[in-house]
Amino acid sequence: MNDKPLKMKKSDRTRAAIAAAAQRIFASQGYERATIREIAAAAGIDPTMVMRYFGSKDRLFAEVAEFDLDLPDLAALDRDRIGETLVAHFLSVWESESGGGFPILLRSAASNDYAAARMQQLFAAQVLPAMLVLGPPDSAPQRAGLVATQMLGLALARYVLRLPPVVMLDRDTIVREIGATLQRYATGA
Amino acid sequence: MNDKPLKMKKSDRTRAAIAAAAQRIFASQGYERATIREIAAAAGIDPTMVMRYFGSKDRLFAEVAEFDLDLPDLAALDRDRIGETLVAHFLSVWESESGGGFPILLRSAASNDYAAARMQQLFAAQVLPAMLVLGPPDSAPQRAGLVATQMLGLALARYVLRLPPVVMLDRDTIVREIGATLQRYATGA
DNA sequence: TCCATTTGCCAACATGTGTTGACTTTTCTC
DNA sequence: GAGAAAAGTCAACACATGTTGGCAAATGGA
Repeated sequence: MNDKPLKMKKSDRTRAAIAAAAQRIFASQGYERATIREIAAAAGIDPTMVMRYFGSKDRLFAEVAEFDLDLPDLAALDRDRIGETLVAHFLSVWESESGGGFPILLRSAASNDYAAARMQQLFAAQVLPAMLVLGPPDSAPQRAGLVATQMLGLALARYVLRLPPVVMLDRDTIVREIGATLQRYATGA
Repeated sequence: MNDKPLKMKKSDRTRAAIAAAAQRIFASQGYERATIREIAAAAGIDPTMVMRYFGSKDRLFAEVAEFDLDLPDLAALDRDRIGETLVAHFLSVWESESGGGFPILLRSAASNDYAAARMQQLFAAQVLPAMLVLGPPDSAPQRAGLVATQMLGLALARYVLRLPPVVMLDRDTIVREIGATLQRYATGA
């Protein structure tokens, strides 16, 4: 009998399977429409297992929606390319495997209080500080707010609502056009 | 007996009361979390009445989420002020009584198929044509797409998520800053 | 092997949902 | 005022949800 939980292989695998299924379903249905039963079915196990492993639907969502914007240090960058760098970074994060938390959060943020609060503190903790190093502190909230509108809109239209003209935009166009906007918002030029 | 000449029929009044309550609740909770019972309670009537007057929750939502962007003819405007005019117009519509349909739609679009489809056809039928008169037809979808990201993002951040730094932006700043962005997106300059 | 622990499934509960039908009250026309 | 139609109420159904407890099966160390 070990006090230390070393590696219970089987349980870790099912736990991961549940998490993966939950990510997929939360991301495509949103918090309210996603059901424990559907997640369990997608993971190939019994709905009760979800409760045993994660405690509740709320806690499962919280765990699966966890992620980080992981912004680079903007002060160290070529000042003329801050906008483009920002957009490119966001695109990479949203499309990466580990960054799946953002679509999940965004899909539910409009109707779920926890997701909305999480989104809010995400910008407060990561975007606002990034703006502080780029210009006068007084204008940082305004610059962060403007940046937020453009980035949230891009993510919403492209990955959640999937508006055809936005989905069709190629990466270069997005980086150039929206990059120019972010450049202006972020530096206040 | 007609005691109050200017009052509408009783049935029209309750129908209007239900619609008003539904607008309020759909706008703040989203389609899934809003319940017929809650709407009925807010309207001060029995839940059954909602069914009698509107048939189903779906049809009530569809009716209440109906609205129009009602864009002005951009070709007739001062070409340098197209961006500002657009933003100012959107702000007016969203904050007007009759334009309440937009927040309703937006709040539900991320998790409700009907609302998402409605949003999609809204841009296809109103924003895209507006872009056609402002520049080359080939680039119209791209310009409309970019405009959509910025406008949806502003609406989402300010009216749905209520991100503090975006809520705090005063109207003039929004018109100036975001107007400049829309100007560039819409005219392709 | 044995047996305790882990892992899993089943049935069921409590609750909230949209929705329906039967019934009562109000309203309006003649 | 009588009677029909409209407006409103009540109880309940059928179903889906998150969640719980009991019990079987696998697992792994002694």
